[in-house]
Amino acid sequence: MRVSRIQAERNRQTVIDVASRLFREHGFDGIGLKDLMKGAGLTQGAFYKQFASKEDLAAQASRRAMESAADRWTATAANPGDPLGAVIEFYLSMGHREERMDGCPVAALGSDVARQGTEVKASFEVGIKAYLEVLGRMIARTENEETGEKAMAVLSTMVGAVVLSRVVNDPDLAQAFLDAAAEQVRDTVSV
Amino acid sequence: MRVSRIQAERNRQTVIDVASRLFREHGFDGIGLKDLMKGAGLTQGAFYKQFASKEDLAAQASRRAMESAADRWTATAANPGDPLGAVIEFYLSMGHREERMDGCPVAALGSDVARQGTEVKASFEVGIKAYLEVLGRMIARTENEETGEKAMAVLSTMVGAVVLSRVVNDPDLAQAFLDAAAEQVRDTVSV
DNA sequence: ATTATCTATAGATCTATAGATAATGC
DNA sequence: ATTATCTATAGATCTATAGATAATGC
Repeated sequence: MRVSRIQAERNRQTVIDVASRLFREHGFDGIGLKDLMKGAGLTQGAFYKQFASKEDLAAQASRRAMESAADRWTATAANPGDPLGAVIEFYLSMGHREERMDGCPVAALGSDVARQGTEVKASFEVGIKAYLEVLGRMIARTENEETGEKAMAVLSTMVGAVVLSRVVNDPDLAQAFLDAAAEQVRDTVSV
Repeated sequence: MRVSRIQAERNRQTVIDVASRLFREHGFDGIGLKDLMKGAGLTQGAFYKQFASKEDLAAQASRRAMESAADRWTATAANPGDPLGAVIEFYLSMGHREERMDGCPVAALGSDVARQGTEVKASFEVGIKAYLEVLGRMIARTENEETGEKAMAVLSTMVGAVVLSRVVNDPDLAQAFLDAAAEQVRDTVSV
């Protein structure tokens, strides 16, 4: 039953990857250790050799989720022609609205994170700062003053629009939130 | 043990009121029927004579929460001198960041609502439209074109800023999100 | 007679731990 | 000998239901 250290570490990474997706899909309270471990092909009993508690996994999965999301922002913003347009296209889209599991962790878990402990929040904080840097670089090209503030306003608009688009049933209203946010973001960055 | 119909209806309303606050504080999955009923001075056994299921209560509590939040927006926007300033002052404040239980249900539960059923979403949808009407009236005074889109962008910015302010540990960063959003909202409404 | 609420409980699930097992690593 | 994972289980909690109780409403 025992596996090699290398395999054990691989397993641990798989659990974190799986949790980073399943927490986004079901919320921190919406999925149990049994199903999280099952998603990694293991049983519940193996959990506590690798993590101190569910909260510990939540913090690590949050860090992993935000890293991968920030990487996606960086890669998308590397679009030579229109970095902002590329970010807007994937973030403020109906596709993103419908893909909670692989989408932005802030939009998928923001309200839940507010109720979590310091570790989980710290994981998100790091990722949010990475988002802000990507946005800051795009804004700095057009203007230099108040870049940080504009980046924060833009991020607020984008996160809020995706959350609102997911809260309402009406797909047209959801699309309207995303479109209105895109317009606002473009205005803010270009002015 | 039995109470009058009038008292039973009062009890039912109390349960909905209590749930509208406790769900905001702990999330839909973060509090059980026992504690919800206890908050209304009743025991768990009385629950199913008044509600079909926990989900049913979630939908009714969501409706109640959004009604009371929309009423607060309307009352605040009745400020004769500076309606927008008054709304910004209470919504984009550190006080609001710290009072999840009595604050905006969208900021407190937005990510959770995305995982709930149609009924809960419908409750939120009604309230969100009420928010948009209040914002629309304030925007319409200064400009007439694209009022609906601007209202949606403004609401996205405000919701996103409060969510982000709660996600991060650093109070200064939280404050910066709120301030940046306030600036952006003022710009959008006045331009 | 009806019924709102109570106590009690069923059956499922949750986090966390204990001890067995079997393969690794020395 | 150590240990990663397994099965099994403790103890708590969850939603929902059943039956008892006592007050209402006819």
